[in-house]
Amino acid sequence: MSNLATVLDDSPVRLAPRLLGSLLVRDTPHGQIVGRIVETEAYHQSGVASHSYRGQTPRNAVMFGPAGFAYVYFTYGMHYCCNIVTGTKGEGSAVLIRALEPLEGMEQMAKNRGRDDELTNGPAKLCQALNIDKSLNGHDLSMPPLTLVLKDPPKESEVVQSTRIGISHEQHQPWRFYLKDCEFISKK
DNA sequence: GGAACGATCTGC
DNA sequence: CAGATCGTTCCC
Repeated sequence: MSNLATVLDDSPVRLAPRLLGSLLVRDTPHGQIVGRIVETEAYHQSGVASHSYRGQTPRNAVMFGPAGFAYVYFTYGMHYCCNIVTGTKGEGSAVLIRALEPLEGMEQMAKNRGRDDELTNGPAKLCQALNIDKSLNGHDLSMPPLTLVLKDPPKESEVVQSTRIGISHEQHQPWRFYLKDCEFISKK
């Protein structure tokens, strides 16, 4: 098991805050795009809001695989969202990446987004900016062209724990996390 | 076979 | 606040 998979073999609620500050690196033919994870949301199998709640299907199969892979899904007929699979094989849990702070490749991101503001402050926006689509579903995040670079966990005082956003179930559950005073988090 | 809906975003 | 837009799931 890679170092990445070892760290991610844990509960999504513990990992969601721990992953804040880590980097998402996207390699493209035109150069590298880098973003810092600033907002996450935990999804575990026993939560009714999770895609894995009703068991394994072709769509959510990656969630039930080993940790350290990307679960990318298509929604609303036009958007992609990217998760980091967590936990052990057979478990069905993941951490949704909800927002990034753009660090490198902003020109690329703006081109992919078709605008030069609000590049990565939302789960579907960041996928568009990093050109993440279903072809990366099941991709091993320890290697290009999409890499998760773990950083040290943020201090507890830097993390805000909050309730869910944009979901019809479990709106009260405090499983959303973001970096305090960060201007790049998603909007309500 | 068909209907309902969604871990969203945008522009009015 | 409604529309876009289609894959997935669930029910008949």
